[in-house]
Amino acid sequence: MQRDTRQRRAIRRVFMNVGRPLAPDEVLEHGQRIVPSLGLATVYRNVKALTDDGWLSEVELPGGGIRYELAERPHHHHFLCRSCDLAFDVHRCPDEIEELAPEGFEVDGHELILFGRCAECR
Amino acid sequence: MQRDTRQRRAIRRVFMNVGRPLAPDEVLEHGQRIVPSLGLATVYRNVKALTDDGWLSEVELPGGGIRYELAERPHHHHFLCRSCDLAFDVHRCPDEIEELAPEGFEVDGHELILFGRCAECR
DNA sequence: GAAGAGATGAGAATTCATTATCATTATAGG
DNA sequence: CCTATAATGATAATGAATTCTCATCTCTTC
Repeated sequence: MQRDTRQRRAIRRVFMNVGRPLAPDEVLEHGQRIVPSLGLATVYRNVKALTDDGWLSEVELPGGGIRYELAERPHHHHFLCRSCDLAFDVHRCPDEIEELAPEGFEVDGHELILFGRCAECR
Repeated sequence: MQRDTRQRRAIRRVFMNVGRPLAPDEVLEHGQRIVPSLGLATVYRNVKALTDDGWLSEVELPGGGIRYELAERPHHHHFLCRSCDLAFDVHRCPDEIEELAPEGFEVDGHELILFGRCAECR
């Protein structure tokens, strides 16, 4: 059976509060403000479990590992700050995007990433 | 000084022939058809040198390492096949894309990736 | 509030891409 | 053709992200 631990609650809370894709080490950092003893292995275990449960989904952006965000959110894309390397959500999306593929290709999804400097870093 | 070796010529030819982004191991595989003794270290060295020269540019797509493509090509995007994991070029691009960022963010580039199955894999 | 079993935390182990090492080979220039 | 030296290739080393191990802890249930 699956237990409702302090650590897992903290990790869920982090994602609900932050509202942008997080890398495991970011989850650790934010999570330790709630449960200071939180360890990195626990973050990996729970992030994986929550992803398997469908509560989180994986986001792959340039610049290293996989990040995670709340699943079942409205369609959106991402902005990646070249300065602080944080990822932010972009809630608008051009709609004819999937028409752009070459002839004969079957498109089932797309990802759009904007690069630049976030409001904070400017 | 920089020498014009068989290996480097082979690697350049691979990129010119294939016309899509290649990961180092793909470069190795194609290059060995021209110079069978070609080694992986040489691929990494030359790909890096050609990138420093501005002849290649880096492409970061989901699913692992960096791929490379000919630099100085017209603006384009990529299609990533979920089945064979090859990357293809997409030559069309919606033009109002960079207007989508949140208020206060400064956009200096974008990447658009389509996912699906390529003509070959269907 | 005891006991059983899942979860945790710290660090070791693993994986995989990339880089460094170094003896050998091949190129450019004379 | 010769020489100096850049480049190569095989393999070891590195680095970073992720997973594993295991003793300990803490939920859950009775």
